[in-house]
Amino acid sequence: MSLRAVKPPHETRTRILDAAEELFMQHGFEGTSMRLLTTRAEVNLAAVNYHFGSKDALIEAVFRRRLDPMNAARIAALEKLETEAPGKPLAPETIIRAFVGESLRMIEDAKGGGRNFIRLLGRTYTEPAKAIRALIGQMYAPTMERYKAALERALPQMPREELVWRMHFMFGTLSYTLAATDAVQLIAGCKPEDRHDARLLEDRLTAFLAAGLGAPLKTAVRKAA
Amino acid sequence: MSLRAVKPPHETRTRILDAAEELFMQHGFEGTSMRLLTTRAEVNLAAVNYHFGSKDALIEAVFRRRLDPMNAARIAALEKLETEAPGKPLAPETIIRAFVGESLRMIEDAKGGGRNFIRLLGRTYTEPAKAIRALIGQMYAPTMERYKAALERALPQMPREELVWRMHFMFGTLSYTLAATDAVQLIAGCKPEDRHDARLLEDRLTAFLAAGLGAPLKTAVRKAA
DNA sequence: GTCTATATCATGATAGAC
DNA sequence: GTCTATCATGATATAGAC
Repeated sequence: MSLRAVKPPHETRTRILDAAEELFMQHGFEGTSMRLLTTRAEVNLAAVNYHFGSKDALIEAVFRRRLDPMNAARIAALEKLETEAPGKPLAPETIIRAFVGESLRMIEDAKGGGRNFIRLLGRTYTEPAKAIRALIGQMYAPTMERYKAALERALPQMPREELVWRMHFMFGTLSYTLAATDAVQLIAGCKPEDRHDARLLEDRLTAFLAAGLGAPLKTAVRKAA
Repeated sequence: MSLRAVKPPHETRTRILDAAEELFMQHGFEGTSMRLLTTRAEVNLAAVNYHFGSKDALIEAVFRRRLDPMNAARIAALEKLETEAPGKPLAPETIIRAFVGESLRMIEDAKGGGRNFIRLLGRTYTEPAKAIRALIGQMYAPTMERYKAALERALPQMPREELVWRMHFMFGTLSYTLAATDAVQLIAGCKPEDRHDARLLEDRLTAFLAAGLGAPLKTAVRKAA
């Protein structure tokens, strides 16, 4: 056992990742300079290039650190539900809650930086840079396929195309809500302690999304004139 | 009548605004340099500073050009509906359709640049720069107040706090959908001609949002432990 | 692994001729 | 109003001492 257990092996890496998470969320990628970032992390300016190679590689590392475990947890949550009720299709609301819950539990992790990451993630879904969009899409693909299959089993009567659109809407609601959890006070006054209560938000979001997903289908399909 | 009607009076201004709309949407504000912008607009590098004063002032002008008329149209649409049915509260779905419709009609305006602006707007809602967020929020405030009042009349039994959250969710769904209308193909294949059919999208969005807004209220209000 | 110093380049903005 | 030339600044990245 090493005698110098005081200093963690990758402390510098971690400090950089934490600072990047916070600053990217606040100022965006292009808006965050390496000077500001390394100053905030209290590491040397050259440390980012030494540990990650480039700014772009740092961005990727920031997402991988949180997104890979989060998506694994999402898939595990879904598989646990399906194992508990073998054969039977799950209720749509149950599926939605499993997906939403993993994001929202991270919001409660203010100290560990989880909240910073969740807000960063929310705003990155609409990021224009193609490389970043492609990166995120790739990390999400297996999870999305898995949940799509579950929803198809839960709603066999819904046209596949309509389901895809509604999943798109649901994803948008979630990511916007995550990105702008503090912006809600712009719309109206709202008790701050409620804003950060992830359980309440989970209930509200799940109810909204489940109702939207189950909206009545028009019997007459409109055709272009 | 002037003899030189060939060259519009503010052609340079317009060319700059159009190029800015497109490039800001593609690369963000910080990611768009004045050099790229003026090259794309085929104007001189110094023209932006001459006509707008600074890059920040240009950003503001880009939003004002479209947002002021769009919000005026939204308020006019709501007032028209209320005039047609005096005294009676409007159906929630009718109110939603009025709000959503004004955005989506702009999507069909591909040639005039309306689509570029709508996608820019969608991605700007999650923009981290505070100055831009404040600018947009300020331009939107009167419209939001107006629609909130209409929804309160339409849904008198809904707790005000719940309504605020659901409006937040609806706004998020709309803005994400506008920002990522091409990203839907990442989730699943989708006929391109449908993607740009604003009428179909308006129907789909309105049905989803109206159902979410009208989601059943939990009888037992959860209290924090 | 960490640091200082610096190379190299792109940025927003402006001065001043036309 | 438009152009060229340029300034001052800040960016990422790296070389090389420690």
